[in-house]
Amino acid sequence: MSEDEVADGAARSGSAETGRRRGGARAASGRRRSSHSMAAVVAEAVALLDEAGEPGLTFRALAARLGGGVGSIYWYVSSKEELLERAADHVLADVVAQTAHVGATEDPVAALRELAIAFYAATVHRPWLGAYFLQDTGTQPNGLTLYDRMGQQLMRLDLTPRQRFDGVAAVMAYVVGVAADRGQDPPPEVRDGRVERDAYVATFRAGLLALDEGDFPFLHHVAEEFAAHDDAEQFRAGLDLLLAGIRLQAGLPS
Amino acid sequence: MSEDEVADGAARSGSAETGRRRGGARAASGRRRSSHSMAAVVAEAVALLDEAGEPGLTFRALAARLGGGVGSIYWYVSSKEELLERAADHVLADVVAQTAHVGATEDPVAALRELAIAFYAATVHRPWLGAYFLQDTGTQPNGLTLYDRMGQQLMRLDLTPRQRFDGVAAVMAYVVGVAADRGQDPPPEVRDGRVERDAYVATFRAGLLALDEGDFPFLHHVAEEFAAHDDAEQFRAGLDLLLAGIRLQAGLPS
DNA sequence: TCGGTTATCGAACGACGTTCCATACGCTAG
DNA sequence: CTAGCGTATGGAACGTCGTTCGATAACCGA
Repeated sequence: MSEDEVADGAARSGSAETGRRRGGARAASGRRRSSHSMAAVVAEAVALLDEAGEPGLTFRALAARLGGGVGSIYWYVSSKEELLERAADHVLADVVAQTAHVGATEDPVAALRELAIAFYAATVHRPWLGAYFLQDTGTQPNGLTLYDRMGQQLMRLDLTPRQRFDGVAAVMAYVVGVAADRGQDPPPEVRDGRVERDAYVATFRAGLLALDEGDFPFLHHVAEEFAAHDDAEQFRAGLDLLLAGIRLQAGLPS
Repeated sequence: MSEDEVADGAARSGSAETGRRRGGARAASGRRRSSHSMAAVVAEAVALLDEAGEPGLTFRALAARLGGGVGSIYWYVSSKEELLERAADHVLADVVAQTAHVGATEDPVAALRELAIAFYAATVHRPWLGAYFLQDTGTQPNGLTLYDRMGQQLMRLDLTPRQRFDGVAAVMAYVVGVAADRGQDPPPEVRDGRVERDAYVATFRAGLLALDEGDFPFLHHVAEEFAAHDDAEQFRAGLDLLLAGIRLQAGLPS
């Protein structure tokens, strides 16, 4: 849901960025060639990534979806790396747009929490996003915007610049790390069928308990939690630990 | 250093896992074919990954390094995914071995800190490790061991099982996230030449300051820290925020 | 010595990212 | 209307990758 195309501007490297017509339903008469656009290319790339993960994004598959040839895509992006960059920035633009309101009146830490949760929500069904960020952070415009937004909250707290820098970096790293962990969790078959979900967690719990308790006392200890936990809830729990540390550092109560 | 083969057992899919001779310097006379071993395959795979990253690990390159053919590797591993799994587990075995002593007498939180730092140290020069963990955590033996070790420390604190579970998950996610962020940071040319390091950070700082201060007030605010920060130090700063949150939750002082 | 298990080798296949060039489209000048 | 040019498209072709396969060498107990 929410597939719109916010902020396609923010022009990057000088080459393309034109191709901006697309003409809606101009598909009449004797058109022999199809017509693309940067927006369409990026949108379809995101759709492909969402459906089949990073290995699912293929120039040939993307070309087929756009109804054209492979070479055409290279008019808009110069490599697969840039395609991934634009796709990541595209969904980040949504996060930036949806969090435009935070930070004005609230508690700065609560605002930071809200930003982190919005970022997490964007990555939760997109393992490829987390995977991408761990190798190329902060170079794209909307990534920088999000980073800065978080930092602005910490500027309202009584901290040194260094503490603010470390705090934002920690929150970002945590979100990316969580986004990474989950995603491939349901092996392959639980993705669609809903009924097998319970069977899967039961199997997983059993596998945990099958380990030698002497070797893995903790895993036995938390086997029940492991089987029953909610990912989003656990994300928030860890985030609150981090934020509690920041509150403490800033001399705030509770 | 430390190339031993800890926990090579834990037999996975039923096929290989033998091939355990290697015979040292039996290279004499009329040997027409070379002889490999699981340990050699995994060790060379790690070396290849360390030298050229994940794209550098190629069945053909690995075969050339082992002095054999491509097909031979498939006798030991059934896919590249399994090869990565074994490589990751191999370096994790070192972490497990080097942290065997922690946890007995110290403060549990300090012990957890030590475990996290050891894990971080193993990933700091291996971007591929962080990248791997974000898509497949906790399924390999040494990964589970490390996870359990961390949990054992929290079992010594006054927390609910759920809080312990969330705490370990948070620390793991944070480490993976940090390991992810850094790694590709020095673009391509700073990896070898030492002199250009200062020039690179200066350029980076300049790029930060070139942004509009109205749009990115925080990035301007921390531009100096950005240019001068030490990765390991920043990792510890964020980790301490997280641990402070855990301490607070457990009712511990400071 | 011999048969069967264990292990190695490299050709071959299909899919991928990328390059290249021919060609069609949309516009403006004449 | 048309000639021409820059913009954009299409798909064949190249080299590399992961993976499969069958031939074959090495090893080993009888």
